[in-house]
Amino acid sequence: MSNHQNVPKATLQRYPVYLKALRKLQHLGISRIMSRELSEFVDVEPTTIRRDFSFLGSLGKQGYGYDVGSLIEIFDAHLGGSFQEKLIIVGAGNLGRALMNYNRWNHVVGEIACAFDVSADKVGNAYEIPVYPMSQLKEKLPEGCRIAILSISSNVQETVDLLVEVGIKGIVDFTHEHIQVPKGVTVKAVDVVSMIQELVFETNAMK
Amino acid sequence: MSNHQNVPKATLQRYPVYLKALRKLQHLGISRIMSRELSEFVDVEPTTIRRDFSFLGSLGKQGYGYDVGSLIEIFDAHLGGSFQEKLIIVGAGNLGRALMNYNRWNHVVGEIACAFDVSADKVGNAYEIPVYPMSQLKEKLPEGCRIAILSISSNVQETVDLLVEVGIKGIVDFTHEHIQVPKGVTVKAVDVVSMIQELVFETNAMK
DNA sequence: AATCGTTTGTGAATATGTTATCATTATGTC
DNA sequence: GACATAATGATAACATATTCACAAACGATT
Repeated sequence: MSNHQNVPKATLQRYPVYLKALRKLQHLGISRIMSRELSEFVDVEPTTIRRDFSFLGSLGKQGYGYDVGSLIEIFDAHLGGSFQEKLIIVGAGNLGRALMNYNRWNHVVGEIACAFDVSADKVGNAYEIPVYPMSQLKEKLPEGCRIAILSISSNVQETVDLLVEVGIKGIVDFTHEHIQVPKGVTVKAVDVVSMIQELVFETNAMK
Repeated sequence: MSNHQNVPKATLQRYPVYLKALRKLQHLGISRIMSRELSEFVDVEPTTIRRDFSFLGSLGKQGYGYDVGSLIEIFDAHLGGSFQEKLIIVGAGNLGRALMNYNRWNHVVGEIACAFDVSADKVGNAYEIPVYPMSQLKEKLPEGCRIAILSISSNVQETVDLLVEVGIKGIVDFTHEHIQVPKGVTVKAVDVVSMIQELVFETNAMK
């Protein structure tokens, strides 16, 4: 149990999907579920679901299924619901502010501690989150902060290097550019354009 | 060439990454590249790159490498750069408006034709893009529109069903909820929280 | 024009990820 | 309390994806 090292990438990508689906089920008043039922819900084969779950321990009971509540707790624990991550937003433009306004963060995956921006007129407070000038990154970076959300549109690589320098280990990348990081730092690109490109390709294939 | 049907999923997910990297290279004035060089740039093995490329034809020259400009053209063509996709945004709240303000759309992957929202006060124009009431979805949907960007926060599944009904084939999903679609419709979830959850999991594994 | 060095593109080998099968073990019933 | 039922979890078969290894092809050089 909890040897995260060897959880397949593909499995890892499904964990948040399971968690969301389980939340929906709980909301619907369902407290017990079998892999076969869950399968139709998330469109993943029952066997795959069971294998995915098994990496985190023996979560189910034979002849019974899984307890929705327990599953949510376990996934929450592993995916950061319980340990309060301190997140920072880098770039307080349109998108950055939209993200700050998402008041869904607390108790889901941590909280946005503060934001940074180069232009002086963005500095101050936005949606109750302090916005500091980029130059104060080192001083204002919250203790133990590992994850940054990147919502800038210029000087991208430069800023990334800066973030790496102060110890950021994971970047959620909203820029449209290609960025490079050293080993040990993970980038998750959130690019609408890329998503649409994939959709276009697939949709064409079907036609 | 161009039998999209059998391009592996994993490969497809890398295409937008290559395209972005190639654009960066072109910007840096590099007009010729070898798979080995590109490899360090995108952190994908040279052989994998060559195989990925080969699905689209024989794009390179032995003993020489690839021409950056030609590659960009080819990827553009396959990923929707040339055929003008008509996109719609469903939900004109904070996030929807941030997306509309991204004036990067034109000639990258198509254009945002219009947006829809349930609340009357959002209807009108935002950043030069018309916003129609949700009730007029059927009438105002652009001819041939296949892809919708979903940036709503309530009545999610209901809205998805509606979109499927009018013929949408691909959804870029910004909601935090779990949604279900029939076969033939593809959903790409863009969920910051999920991304962070994956990062937390991986970052913990490394520690 | 022939040779050399280099890099692509692909068939074969390996590794990774998914699905089928089944023994095991729990629940619920008589 | 023993038995039938049913769903998990693990092992084995399969499928997909990555990497190796090398022949074919191009540019550069003599």
